[in-house]
Amino acid sequence: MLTHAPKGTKDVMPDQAYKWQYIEKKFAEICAGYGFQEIRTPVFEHTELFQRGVGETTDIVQKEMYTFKDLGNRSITLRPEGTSPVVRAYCEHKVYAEPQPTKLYYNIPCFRYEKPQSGRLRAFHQYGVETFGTMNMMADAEIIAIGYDFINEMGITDVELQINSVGCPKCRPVHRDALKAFLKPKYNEFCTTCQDRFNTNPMRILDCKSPIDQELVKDAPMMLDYLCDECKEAFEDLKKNLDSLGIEYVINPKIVRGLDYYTKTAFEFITNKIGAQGTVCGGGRYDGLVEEIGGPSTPGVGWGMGKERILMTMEACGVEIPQPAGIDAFIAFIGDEAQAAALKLMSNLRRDGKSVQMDVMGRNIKNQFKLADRLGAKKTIVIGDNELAENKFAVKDMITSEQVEVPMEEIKNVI
RNA sequence: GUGGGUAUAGUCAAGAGGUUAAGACGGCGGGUUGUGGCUCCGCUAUGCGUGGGUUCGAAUCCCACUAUCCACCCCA
Repeated sequence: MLTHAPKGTKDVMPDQAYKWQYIEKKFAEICAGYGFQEIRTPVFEHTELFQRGVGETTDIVQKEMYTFKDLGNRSITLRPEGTSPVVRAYCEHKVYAEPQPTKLYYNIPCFRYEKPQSGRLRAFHQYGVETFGTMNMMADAEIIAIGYDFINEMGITDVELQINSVGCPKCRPVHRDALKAFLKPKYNEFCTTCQDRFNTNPMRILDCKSPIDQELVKDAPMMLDYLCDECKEAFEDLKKNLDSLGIEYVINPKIVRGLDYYTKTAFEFITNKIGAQGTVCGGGRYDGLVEEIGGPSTPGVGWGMGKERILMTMEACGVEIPQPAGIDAFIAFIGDEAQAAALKLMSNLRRDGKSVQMDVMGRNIKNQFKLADRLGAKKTIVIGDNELAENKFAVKDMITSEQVEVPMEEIKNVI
């Protein structure tokens, strides 16, 4: 137990960490190009933030939160998602008083108490972007575009962008009533999970994997047919903007978002290469959320993207992430006097910004070379009695195997 | 929460009741005393997830537990 990470968590070891560094760097670069600025919020928040933000009825709030009382008897929750905390910070720091829109990105760990499976962890990591302050569908298109560009930049080729509109508080209830009226006569024919869904989230029934249920809902009323004029126009604008950007998409009228705060635009980037949890990036518009959290009525749009899932998809696509380069030089030494000289040389070279290593295991010269090879050393410097006596170093080029003697004071010119 | 699969060295992996648990990779060392990547040799699990049970005898059969993987649900 002591030597096991908790269920649903994973260590990112050095042989993987360089991949994380790679995508993190790329993501930050793309965000900079798009004018999104980084925001960092705490790992935990007041529980109520998520109850209000994500929604009391959602699975996340009802059964997946890491919630505990702190020593001051406050109810604290490890963040299960990134948007609510950003909205909280946006309100707290009165960012709405600054020129809009506000464009933010983040790179965070999130926590949800779920049963782990492929592409799903209890402690996972996600990128997110959010744009506040504009109803213009250019913002939605830009949000989608930044995800699209990042996914492409990562070399991922088989992801499909699906878009939908989930309507707004004006038109969604109309559709919901129509849908329930349509489904009610068939209630007993649905699978048991769909019977539950009938009460909690009837739109999900449209997406049920059971072929029987699929048949039952074939002619069900679709949200897209019930959009009010404003939502309909917004959806048309979104499609137009995506077309202008040359972003391919398919309309999937069954896309539902699991968090209560979404309005109008909903979208997912989906792959089938990493198992059942194929949503690599998902998001949408949330025009009521800022107000719900206690700020002034302010529209917003954004997405979250699972870093583990991105990495898995890259792997599945055979993307090769450049490995860290080898070291500039390895210093091999023979004897105590040489050790002192080697130590000093290594220190000097390191201060010059070179990556240099030497053996600390007492290996003989042969195995020091072996180590140098494994470390990917470009050059190996040899120091022994001969070199000490003649005031020079032997320097071997590990690629060409050529060895030359270099006066000690000139060593910096060849490394 | 429900269902299914799997658990043998650092890693991959043979083994399917019977003397000292294959092999490969990796690691460490060596091939005459100061030179790697190739090759050759040696070493590297008193123990087969944990706890019970069956048996003269179990890594191999049975039970429980735990871990892990996958799927449902849901989501990133």
